[in-house]
Amino acid sequence: MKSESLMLNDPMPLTPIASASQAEPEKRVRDRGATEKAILNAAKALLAEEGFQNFGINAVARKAGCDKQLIYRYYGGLNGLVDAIGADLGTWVKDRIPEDTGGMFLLTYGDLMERLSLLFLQALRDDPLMRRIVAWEVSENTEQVRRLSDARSKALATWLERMRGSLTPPKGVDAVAVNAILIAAIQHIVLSASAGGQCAGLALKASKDWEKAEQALKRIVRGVYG
Amino acid sequence: MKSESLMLNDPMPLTPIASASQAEPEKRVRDRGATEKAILNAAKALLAEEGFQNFGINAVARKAGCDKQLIYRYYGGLNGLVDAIGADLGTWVKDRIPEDTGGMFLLTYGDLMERLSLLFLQALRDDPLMRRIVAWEVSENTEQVRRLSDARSKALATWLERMRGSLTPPKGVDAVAVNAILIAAIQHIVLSASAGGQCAGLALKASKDWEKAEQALKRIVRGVYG
DNA sequence: GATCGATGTCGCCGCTCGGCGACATTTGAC
DNA sequence: GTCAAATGTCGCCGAGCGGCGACATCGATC
Repeated sequence: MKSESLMLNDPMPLTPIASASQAEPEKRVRDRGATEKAILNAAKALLAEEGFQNFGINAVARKAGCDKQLIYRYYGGLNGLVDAIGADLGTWVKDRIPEDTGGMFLLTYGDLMERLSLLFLQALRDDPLMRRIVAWEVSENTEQVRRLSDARSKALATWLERMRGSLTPPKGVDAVAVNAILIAAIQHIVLSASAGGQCAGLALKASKDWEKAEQALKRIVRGVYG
Repeated sequence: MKSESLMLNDPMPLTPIASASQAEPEKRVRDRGATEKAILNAAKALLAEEGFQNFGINAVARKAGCDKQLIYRYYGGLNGLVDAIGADLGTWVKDRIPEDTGGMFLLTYGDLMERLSLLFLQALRDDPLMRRIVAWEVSENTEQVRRLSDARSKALATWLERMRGSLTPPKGVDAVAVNAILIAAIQHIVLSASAGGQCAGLALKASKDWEKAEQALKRIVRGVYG
C-alpha cells in the first residue's frame, strides 16, 4: 500500500517480528509447499524438544512462525498433522540401516541379536523424537497416539526384518516374546535415562555408565541366544 | 435463616448436590482428618484412573467432592499433595512381601531373581497407580515427578533388599546393571500392555499372552543367572 | 449467649487452549 | 487490466486451568 514503485525484489520485506531476534523461522513468501514443510518440521521439533505434554495447535503454529489456521487448512487439524509425522517415520528405517556389519560376521542368531540390540539402543539414544513418541505411547491411548504408534511399530518391524536376513532363532525359544522383552528393556532404559538420568538405581549419564548397561545387555542377549 | 425452631438434629441437612445421584463422596461434617483422607484418596484414585494428564487441583477437588481451596489449605497445593502420595507409597513394600516363598525353595540367586521378576510383574499389573507413576516418570522431569520417583525407587529398593535375604549374585555378573535392565523390561512390558495391549508385536491381552511373556522372562533371567 | 478460630464455600482473576469465521494480500489465468 | 483462487492474518468464542481473596457456617470455650 505504501509503495507504488519498486515493490519487487525488496531485500528485507515486512517482518512482523524483529527479524534478528528470532532464530530459524526463515521467511517464506506465499509458498504453500514450504509452509507445509515448515509446519511439519516445527511439529516434529516441538514434539522432540518439549514432549507431548505441550504439543498443540497453538504451540506448533508459534514454532512454525505461521498462523494456526494454516494447520487446519493444510492438515485438517492436529490429527492430520500427527498422521503426517507418522508417515514421515517410515524414513526412519532407511536412515538406520548401516551398509556393512561393522566389520563383524554375523554367523548366529545370537550374533545378530546382540548387534541389533546395541544398534537399537544407540538409535533411540540419538533420536529424541522417537523417544518422545515411545513415552507418549505408554502414557495415553488416544486416536492420535495410536496412529503414531502403528507407524512406529511398522517401521521397527521392517527394520528388524531387513536386518535379520536369513538367520533364524534357535529351536525351543519363543523369539517373538523374548525379543519383545528385549526391545521393552531397551526402550525403557533409554526413556528412564533421558528423563531422570538413571534407571532402577543404575546411573545412566556418563558414557561409562552406558558401557555398563551395554555390557549387561549383551550378557542378557547371549544368555538367551547363546 | 428460614427456620427459627428445630434447627438441630435435622435428619437431612443441606446438601448442595443431590445426595443420591453421586456415588462415593460420603458426607463428612467438618472433620478435617476425614477430609484430608478424602482428598488424598481422590488424588490417588484420579491419578490411577486418569493418568497424570488430567491431574490437577480442579480435578482432584471435584473427585474429592470438596472445594479446591481445602487442597491449598491442607496440602499447600498440588506439590504438597503429590508429596503425600509419595509418602503413602512407602506402604507399598509391606503389601507386596509375601509370607512364604510360594512353596518353593530359593537356593540360588537365579531362583530368587526368577521369582522376584514374576512377582514384580504381577504387582505392577495389579497396581494402576504404580503404573501411572512409572509412565509419568519417563514422560516428564518436573519437581513433582522427581519427588514421586524418588519415593517409588526407594520403596522398590527396600522391597528388593528385603526379598533378597542373604543370597548373592554370581561372580563376574554386574547384577546392578542386569537387574536394572530386567526391571526396565518388566516396567515397559506392563506399561505397553496397559496402554495398547501389545508390545513390539507381542499381543498382551489374554492370560495366555501373559504366560508367553512370563516364560520368555524366565528364560532371560535363567540365561544370565543360571 | 457472645466470641473466635477452625472448617467449608463461592466467585473472581488472568491465562491458555482448540476451533473457526471473517478479512487482507498476493498470485496467476484470462 | 480483471478477477477469482490461493495463501496468509486477525480476533473472537467458550471452556478449562491454577490461584486466591472474601465470605458463610459450625463448634468449642468462656
